[in-house]
Amino acid sequence: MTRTAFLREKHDGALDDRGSVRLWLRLLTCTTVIEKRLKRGFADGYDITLPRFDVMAALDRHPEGMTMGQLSQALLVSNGNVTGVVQALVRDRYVSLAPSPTDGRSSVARLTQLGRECFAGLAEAHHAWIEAMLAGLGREERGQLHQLLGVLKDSLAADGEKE
Amino acid sequence: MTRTAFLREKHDGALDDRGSVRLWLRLLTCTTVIEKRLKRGFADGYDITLPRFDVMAALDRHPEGMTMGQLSQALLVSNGNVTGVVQALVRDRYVSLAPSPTDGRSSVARLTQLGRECFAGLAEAHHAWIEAMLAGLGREERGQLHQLLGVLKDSLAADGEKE
DNA sequence: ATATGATATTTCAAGCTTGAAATTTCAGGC
DNA sequence: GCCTGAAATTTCAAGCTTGAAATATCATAT
Repeated sequence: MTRTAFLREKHDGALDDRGSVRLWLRLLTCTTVIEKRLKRGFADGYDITLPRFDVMAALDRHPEGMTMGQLSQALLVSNGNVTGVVQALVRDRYVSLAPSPTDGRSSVARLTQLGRECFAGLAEAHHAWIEAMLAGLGREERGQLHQLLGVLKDSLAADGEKE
Repeated sequence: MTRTAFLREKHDGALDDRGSVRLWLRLLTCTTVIEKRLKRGFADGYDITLPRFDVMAALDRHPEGMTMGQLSQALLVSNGNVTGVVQALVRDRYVSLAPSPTDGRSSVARLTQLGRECFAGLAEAHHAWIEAMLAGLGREERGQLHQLLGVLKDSLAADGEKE
C-alpha cells in the first residue's frame, strides 16, 4: 500500500475561501513544518536550539564580532531577546563577550574556537536537512518560488511604509 | 524623496550562497514579518493574541464544538499548548467547555455568543490586513505562489515519510 | 468483573519572544 | 566641566511552545 503522503494544513477545510487568507495559511504551514523539523533535528542530534544556531550563524559570518544591537537587527528579534540567547551561548563557551573598545555602552560578541568548530557541523546538518525537505522542487520551481517570495517581500515592505 | 521601501532579510548577505538555504531564509522572513504584523494588529486593536485568534477561528468553523485533541490537530500545536490557550479564552468568556457526552476523557470547547460576536470583527480585520500585505501581488502571482507552496508542501510530506 | 493496553488530557519545567521600564554611556551645546 | 537628549543594553512580567510525566478514562479480552 503505497499511499501518497500529505500534510494537514492549518485550518484545513476553512469555509471562508478567501484566497489571500488561504495563501497565507499555506505559507504559514510550510514555514512552521520546516521550522519544527529543524528544531527537532538540532535538539535531538546536537542539543542546541534554533535561536542559538541563528546567533552562531550570524557570528560565523562576522568574525570581527557583532554588538547586541547588530545581532538584534540581523536576526529580526528584540534586543532583550538577544541578551538571553547570547548569555546561554556564553555559558556554554560557544561565544565570548568583550566590551567594545570604541563605545562603552556596547559589548561585542564573537564565536570562540569551540563555537566555530561546533558551528561547522551544525551548518552542514542544517543545509542537508533543508536540501532534503526541498528535494521535491526542481531547479526551475525553486527559482520561481524564490522570485515570487521576493515580490511578496517587496509587497510587505510597501505595506509597512504606509503608517 | 521617494525612496523605495525594502525589507532586511534574516541573515542578509550570507556568504554561503547555497540556494536552498537562501530560499528557506526568504520564506522564513516573509512568514515572520506577516506574523508579527498580525500579532501587533491584534494586540493593539483588539487586545487578543494570535494563538487565541487561531483557536477561535477553528471553533468558529465547528459550531458543534471541538475536543482539545481536535484543536491540537487542527492548529498543529501540542496538546498541552491548547489547554493553556483555551483556558485563557474560557476565563475571558469567549469559549465554553463542556464534558463530552460520549467520552469521559474529553471535553468539548465551543464559542460562546460573546465569542462569536467578537470573532466576526477579528476575522474581518485579519482578512483586511492580509489583503493589504499581499496587495503587491497580482492575481496571477498569487496563484503561482499558492501552487508552488503546494509543491513544497508535498515535498515536505514526502520527506516526512522517510523516517 | 477485571486486567491491560490505548487514548485524551493536564501539569510542569525549560526556553523563546516581546515591549516597556530602568540603566548606563555617549555626544554636543553651553 | 556640566546638562540634556539620544542610543545601547539589561531587566522583567506576561504569554506562547514543547515534550515528558502523570492522571483519568475507555475498550476489550479473558
